[in-house]
Amino acid sequence: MNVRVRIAPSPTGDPHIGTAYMALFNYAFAKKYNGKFILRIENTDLKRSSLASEYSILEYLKWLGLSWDEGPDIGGKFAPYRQSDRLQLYQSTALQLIKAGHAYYCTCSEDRLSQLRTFQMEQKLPTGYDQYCRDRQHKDGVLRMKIPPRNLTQFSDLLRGTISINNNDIDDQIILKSDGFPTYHLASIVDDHFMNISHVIRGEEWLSSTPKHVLLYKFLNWPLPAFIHLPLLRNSDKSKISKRKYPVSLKYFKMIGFLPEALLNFLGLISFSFKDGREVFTLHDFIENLDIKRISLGGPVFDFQKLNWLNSHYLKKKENTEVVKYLQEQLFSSNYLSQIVPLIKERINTSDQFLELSSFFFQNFFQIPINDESFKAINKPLLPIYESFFNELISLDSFSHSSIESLTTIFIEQHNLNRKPFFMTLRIIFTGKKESPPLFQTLEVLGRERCYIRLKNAIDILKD
RNA sequence: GGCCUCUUAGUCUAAGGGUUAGGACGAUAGCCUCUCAUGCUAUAAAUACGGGUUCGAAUCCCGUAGAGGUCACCA
Repeated sequence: MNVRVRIAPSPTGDPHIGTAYMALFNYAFAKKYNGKFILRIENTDLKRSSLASEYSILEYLKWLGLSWDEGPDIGGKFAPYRQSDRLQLYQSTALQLIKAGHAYYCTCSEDRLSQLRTFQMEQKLPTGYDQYCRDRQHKDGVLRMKIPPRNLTQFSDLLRGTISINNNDIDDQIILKSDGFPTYHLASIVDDHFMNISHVIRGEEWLSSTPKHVLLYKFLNWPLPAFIHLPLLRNSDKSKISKRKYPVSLKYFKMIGFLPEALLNFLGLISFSFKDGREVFTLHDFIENLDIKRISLGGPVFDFQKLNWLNSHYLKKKENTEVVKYLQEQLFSSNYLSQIVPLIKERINTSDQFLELSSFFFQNFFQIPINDESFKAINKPLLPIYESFFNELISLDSFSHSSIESLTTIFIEQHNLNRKPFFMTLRIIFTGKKESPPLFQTLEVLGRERCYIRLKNAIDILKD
């Protein structure tokens, strides 16, 4: 069999640890069976997608060493690999569905739909579209799939066996939006079909919409790929891993100093086990030993302690010169140092004093003096105000000292805050100290990612 | 709430019906050592519950409970 697998990240934010996890299994599966690993960008949500996000997803997958055989940057036989460049394909497929009577236009307003949903929730009825437009022969609007009533839809998940669901429990899902863009359901099956995808290996979150996809394949008379739904990475409370509870950005993992080989080893270890019980392995070992049947189905909690242990293991094994290089890249890059130096050189007499004044630039997990008044200023009633400031700060378009300053100034006026103590509180959070170089320039040099880590720590402490 | 999926120590997992239920992280203790870390050794710690099937069940079946996912003009 000609194995072709893909990951299909949506470029709507930072590169996600879950994407790396899915990428690893897809990549290894492809390599194991001499197949192809394809990267496809699912940017059918115009509002949320960005090219910057796409670039950083590619960058961080490369950092991990998971390279693809076909993708938006390198092209391939089935190009293009960006969904926004494939609109005609979705539209012609949609037309085909309409002609065959498997889809219909719907003109229901958002108002009507949300009222319907509210009503259904209140009455504890199953939520879903009431098929109001199903037989009204509209010629425009959004396009919905017409689910055949009363049948049973079945498919096989390679890990879970046969899954069957009553069609009455499947919603008449929208497949073409009013802007002419497809939703995920249409776009992914069209692409998977035309890109000859043999195995769809994706997260368990998709399991419950797979019947819709299966139905679409049937409507179009297309052969079904094999489905493999991997268990989801979890927060320590077992919910799906999320940035509210855990750092999930690959940027974070790299910045903290996790090594790609440790991260891959960890992601491979969690939810999968070698037959011989090995827990430390290379990507190459993983490919060789991958056996889809040995994946556990319980959702694994992301265990930082184990990841730390693995990382220390790989660090110890490195040659000293490699560790020197690692530290230079992680901490003492000339790029970073040259940003720090102008802030510190004014304040020191000799090099000897450098580290004392600049240590916070290099440590993400310094001790915050929690008993200091300036930190205590963030009390319970004020916490939401600080949090909204932090959110605005982190999502700033340009993370420059001038835009940070103007944001802060506006914020202080809006909330009628005292300028000086507010600055001191921020200083404590970001540097752990009451003396530092000018705040806004310091934040700019630290950069968005380091600031985010510090904020998260501070908030965690405050919420304890 | 409907539907779907899942369930072995705190966490990740092993055990093709027959094991004193194994390993790893973490925890605790000891050894090594100028300290700390590493390393080594040891200890505690689990089959969600209830029924069946069977000579025999973590493993197969049913029920219950719990957890998760999903129910958008997001993916």
